[in-house]
Amino acid sequence: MDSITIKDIARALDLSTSTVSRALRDSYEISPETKRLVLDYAKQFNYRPNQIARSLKENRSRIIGVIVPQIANNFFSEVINGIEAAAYLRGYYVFIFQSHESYERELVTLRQAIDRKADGLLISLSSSTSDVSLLQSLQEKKLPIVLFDRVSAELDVPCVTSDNFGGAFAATEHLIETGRRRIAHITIPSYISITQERLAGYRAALERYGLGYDENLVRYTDFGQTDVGPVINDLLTQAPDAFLAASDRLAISCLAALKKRNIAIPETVSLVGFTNTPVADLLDPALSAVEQPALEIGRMAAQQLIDLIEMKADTLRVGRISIPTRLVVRASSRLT
Amino acid sequence: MDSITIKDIARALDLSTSTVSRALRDSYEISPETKRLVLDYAKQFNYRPNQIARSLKENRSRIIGVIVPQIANNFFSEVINGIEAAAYLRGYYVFIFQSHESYERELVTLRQAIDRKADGLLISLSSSTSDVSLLQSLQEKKLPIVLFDRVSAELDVPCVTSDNFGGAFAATEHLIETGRRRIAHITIPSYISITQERLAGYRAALERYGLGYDENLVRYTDFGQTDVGPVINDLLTQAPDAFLAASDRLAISCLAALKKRNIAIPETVSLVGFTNTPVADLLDPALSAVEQPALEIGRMAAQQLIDLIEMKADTLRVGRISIPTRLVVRASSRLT
DNA sequence: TTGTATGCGTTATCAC
DNA sequence: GTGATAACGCATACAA
Repeated sequence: MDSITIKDIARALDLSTSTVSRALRDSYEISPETKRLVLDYAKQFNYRPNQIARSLKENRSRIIGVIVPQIANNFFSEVINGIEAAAYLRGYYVFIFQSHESYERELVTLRQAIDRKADGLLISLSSSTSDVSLLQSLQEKKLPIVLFDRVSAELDVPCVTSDNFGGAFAATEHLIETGRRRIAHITIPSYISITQERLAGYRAALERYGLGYDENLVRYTDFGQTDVGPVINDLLTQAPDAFLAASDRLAISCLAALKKRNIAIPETVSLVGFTNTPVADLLDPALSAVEQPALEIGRMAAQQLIDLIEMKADTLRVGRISIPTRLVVRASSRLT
Repeated sequence: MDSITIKDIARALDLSTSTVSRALRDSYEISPETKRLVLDYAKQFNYRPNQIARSLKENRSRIIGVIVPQIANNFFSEVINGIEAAAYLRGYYVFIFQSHESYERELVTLRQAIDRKADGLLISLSSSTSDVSLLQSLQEKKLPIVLFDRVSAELDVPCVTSDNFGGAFAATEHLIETGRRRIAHITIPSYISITQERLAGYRAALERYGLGYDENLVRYTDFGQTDVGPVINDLLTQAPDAFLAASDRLAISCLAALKKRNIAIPETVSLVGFTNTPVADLLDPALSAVEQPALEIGRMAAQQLIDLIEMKADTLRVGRISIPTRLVVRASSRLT
């Protein structure tokens, strides 16, 4: 796979490499004739600049490193689409890495991104990440970083997330307004940001409507956990009249558990999930959803990052950007 | 984001860059003391080799370019996981690109991969790709390429696919054996390889059992098409007693259409889809599936490609590797 | 308007 | 064992 280089063009046209280089970049100091000559030759022999050499020379790669826990997850793949779209518009390419929810993989992956000289990093933290000191040191070294979705308060970088609090609040409020009183919350690992924000929204809504917060109605699960059936069964012993599930997988598992027990939705128990699965509404027409603005999160995060990269304004402190979720009520859950 | 370089180490330790380079690569010609000195310093100041410089020098990037139509598709994201796993084991990294089912995007993306000096390419063709001449010329230039899933007969490169013929045959056979006679086939664009292979399997099974092939029972759809409802309705006018759907989306749409019309599955109509959606079985316990070995396809394809890259044996002609699918019958579709 | 020289970080080929 | 030097492909400061 050897391609033609500037040197080849220079030799063929009996010019110097610098002239060719300038002609190719359409520099004003090159005569029109020479430009034409070079450009024609380049096109004819399909010259393509070696981006590796360019990166080395210019000390920038025009690559954004994206680290997500999993690609095989509709939310993240949509976020990536958003990132890609925004990056494409501004001449950047996206290098995708997966941490597989493992802190070690996240580190390996982070180092790769740095070794490959990514111009900036877009990160959604793995669920097993508690130590962000490497990220902190990177940030101190002025590597542009933007966190999205799963963020960390210990890092002083721009963050783009769904309005998790608002989404959980709205969902809970909806359940309360339609007559529910014992709203269970089944959620993901307790130490990641989105869990806490959603829990806070859930709790705030309960308190707002004078319903006490009952920790017996809240259960945490692991991402790795394959079977959440037992946890749901355990919750069911608390006789809830509604579920707020913090992920696609949990919502769907709830659905399965309720069906298995012939518990009617929404007649007996209401179900709202934080779900972005495209077929969710087909699963059961009564599965309501807090839909996350995945594309928008990706777009915003990429824009933030590229702004950071290009301005190099380390003063630019945008802080947290929170994008509204959308509550899609698929069937009235009003108690009759 | 400036990291320490070999030069920095050399200066600090009053050595030459070549000595440092050799010490870092643990060359036998460097004295143990010097090695220790260099290695200690490197570790202390967290030296990391610049992969861009390395790539330029060695004319290889240890990067595999992967081009898929869409990431937000369970099949492809699983394939990517398989690729990543295999690549990781052999010291390669994966650069993921999406063609978004567009030929133009595929070209842009292809050029990016080349410009970034990917050591080899793993490609699943976009559905709008009919012209493979660029790929042909790349292949002639000895760029290692392996196709997977959506392949092309015009390209003389190794291919890794599901056994689409076998999968469709087995599914159709199952339907026939359980008493179905009018088996409709709703499928994806006609000109991509998997469509033709699946159609051939479907047809072969019909003929094997003495059922004629009726083209009125076959319908093609586009990937871009948002609403396939009309096509399904059209098929329903042919009074089929079974559906073989060629994708997740089509299977799910069939399901929705049947439910809407209160057509019982499998009592009235049987449904088998080429589906890998994790929640498919929850959608309807009667939705049977031809499951594709996504992980395995990814692994095999990556291994093939890395073999190609490393042996540089352009004689190595493995041809087509076809990995069995799995027919998962979720409810007996026997006619009573 | 064009050419010469230098450097990005690394490795390889020579010397010594 | 170690060091000087060149080279990968490109871009630019400086000459001419």
